Amino acid sequence: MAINKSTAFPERVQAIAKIAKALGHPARIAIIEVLLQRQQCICGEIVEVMPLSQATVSQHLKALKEAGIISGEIEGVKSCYCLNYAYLTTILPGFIQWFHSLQNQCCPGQPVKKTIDHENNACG
Amino acid sequence: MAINKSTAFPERVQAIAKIAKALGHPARIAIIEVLLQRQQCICGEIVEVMPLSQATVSQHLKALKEAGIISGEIEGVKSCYCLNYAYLTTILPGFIQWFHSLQNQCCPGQPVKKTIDHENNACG
DNA sequence: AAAATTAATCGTATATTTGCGATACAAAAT
DNA sequence: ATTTTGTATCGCAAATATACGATTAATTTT
Repeated sequence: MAINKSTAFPERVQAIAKIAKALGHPARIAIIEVLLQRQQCICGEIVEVMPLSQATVSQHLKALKEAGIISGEIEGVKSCYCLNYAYLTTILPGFIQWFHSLQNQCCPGQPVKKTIDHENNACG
Repeated sequence: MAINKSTAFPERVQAIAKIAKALGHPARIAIIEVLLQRQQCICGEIVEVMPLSQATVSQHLKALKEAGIISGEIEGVKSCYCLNYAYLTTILPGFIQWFHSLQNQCCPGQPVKKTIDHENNACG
């Protein structure tokens, strides 16, 4: 990659992609679900239920934190994480709305000949 | 990376992460938005409005296609793409619901001492 | 004071993603 | 039949992401 072209897109588009990217790994989805269930959780508890090493989990936590999705506080030797509700409430509505707009239309009838290689076709 | 641990997570979690990952780049969000506006679109038209080369756009189209989000048909020399409505309607409701569950709770009051390095804190 | 606990970070290996020019291939136009 | 057009794919380079063991630093516990 000569140079990163991500910033060549509108901020709004970048913002959506950024959230999606942060959620683009099963470990991070799993971490979020643990926090949903338990409200808050110390790092070690998350590591326990995860098929990954402490170092790797810590990395995923950092990624979620940098995306603003979770927040963490140090409590003595331990670190307590939780969902960053304040931030989530500001971005989720727009994010969800974008998905609703996806649900509400696509390809009516159109002329078709061959199908392109891969799977998943059938327009309309 | 010694080995890929993604498959060590539940299918449901993997499914969410897979969709998110496919949406995790501004170019792919932009492509989807073009298809939303125009209903269908030949590859060349997409390339025109994108700050990327034809080869790169083609790659992103392939990624979206493999994720099932769009579908493409060859029409003569051209390739016509559109949103894969059939697939989207099967996965989006669950995906959207997952986000709603995120919106509806997080960290009540909790004891807190120091804040961890990065930005984005403030629990509760 | 020493040992144990917890979690962030470093260093490293490997895999994947991103980006592009060049090429290949099919269909359309000449 | 040849040239042009449109796009998928190849090959490559560079950047990022994933994963982990080892280390570090801070705090408790002993």
